[in-house]
Amino acid sequence: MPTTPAHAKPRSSLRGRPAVTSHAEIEQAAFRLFVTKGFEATTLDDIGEAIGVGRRTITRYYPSKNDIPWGQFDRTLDGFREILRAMPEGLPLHEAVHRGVLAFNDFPADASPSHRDRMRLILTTPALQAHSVLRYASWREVIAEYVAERTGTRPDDLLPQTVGQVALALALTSYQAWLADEDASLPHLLDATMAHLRSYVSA
Amino acid sequence: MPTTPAHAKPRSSLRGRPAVTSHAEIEQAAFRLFVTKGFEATTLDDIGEAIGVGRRTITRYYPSKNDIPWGQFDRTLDGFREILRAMPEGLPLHEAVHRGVLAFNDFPADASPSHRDRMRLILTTPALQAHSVLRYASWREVIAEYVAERTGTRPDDLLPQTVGQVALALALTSYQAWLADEDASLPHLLDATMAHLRSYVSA
DNA sequence: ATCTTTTTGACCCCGAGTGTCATTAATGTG
DNA sequence: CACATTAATGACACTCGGGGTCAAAAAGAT
Repeated sequence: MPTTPAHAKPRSSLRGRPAVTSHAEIEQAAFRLFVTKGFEATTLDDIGEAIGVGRRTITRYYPSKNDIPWGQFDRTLDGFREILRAMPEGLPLHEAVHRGVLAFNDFPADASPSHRDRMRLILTTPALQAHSVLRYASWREVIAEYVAERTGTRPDDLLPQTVGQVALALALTSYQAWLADEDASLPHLLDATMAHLRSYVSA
Repeated sequence: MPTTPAHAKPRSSLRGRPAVTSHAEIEQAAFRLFVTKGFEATTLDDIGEAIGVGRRTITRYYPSKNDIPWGQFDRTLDGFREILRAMPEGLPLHEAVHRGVLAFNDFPADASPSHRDRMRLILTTPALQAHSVLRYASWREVIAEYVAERTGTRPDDLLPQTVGQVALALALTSYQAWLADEDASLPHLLDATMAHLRSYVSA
């Protein structure tokens, strides 16, 4: 998985003034400040000062302060789509989606802000909790499209939308528990919430 | 259900300068502007001007512009709690929760911004979609507490949290479909999403 | 050396949110 | 009635995020 964020255009030519910073540099400097000073207390000027760049430059790299912690998320959605497409046809739908979610959340352990730290920041900061809904929407859409394809419906029909929303619900619950328990395993928690759901609706 | 928002303190005495406006007046004036000019394009000054009041007064009545469309939502949570508490013990858990959600969403048809208009604004405006997660959290907590009580667990255990998240997922899916289809019935859609979920996980 | 391309930084303005404080408008008391 | 008390408002100032504009900077291309 490339570390280059989606915003980075392939740079049509090598002409022109070279970029003095990068998405990665901003993200890492920002992240350090977020965890030490707190997200709200960190201003864009702080981040700019930390890497010797103006505030206006930061806002050109990221559409908003809220988008910085998510980093290269958009990129990973293409991977998610492929994961789902590669699922065996014979698998029951809920099993396929569940395995897809598991695979999607199998992150490399060497990420620069660790996956856990990033998710902790996102899931415990109110402003980021709120903003993330907009990110989740495209994640849900990937699932809805897959379900629609497998069931011969349209992505905005009731079943695909329901499955997308529910899958997100389970993932969020699992992440929450994962952050609360220092030595919990995310895959295990994803299995557990799914198991709870199944027993819940069929009790 | 009283129309007085949660912010309104009972006014300890009748002394002092009388309030020149009210939460209700602000909400209705704001709502009219939101639907005509759009949420983003409506400034707090616009709202203040519409009811002859300063911008600072608006921000004292509502903690943020995003909170205005929700109106008296917090109040209704107490009602939700009672609805759930009144459910027959014998009912299967998922049935009890489902009926609770149905009852909670049985709104009087004469509300001032109609329930549908309010939900359309909230669910189609990105800033409000994002902000609303924070409201949903307390709604989910009501469900989690009920589930915890019935299953002898704690509200932050995995099952109650899962049920809370999933119930919200179903409700949001239903609302989305309700807004998309002019003559759809919300209760019917809530039933339908629940049915889809059941067949999905047990297929 | 000059032209072209691209990024940066320096301004600009706007709107939300928040703190402070004098002013206003009511009630209660002598 | 005059005066103290209480509570809400309005005016002002400030910070921060977001975004538009444009000249300057720094590279490659000719």
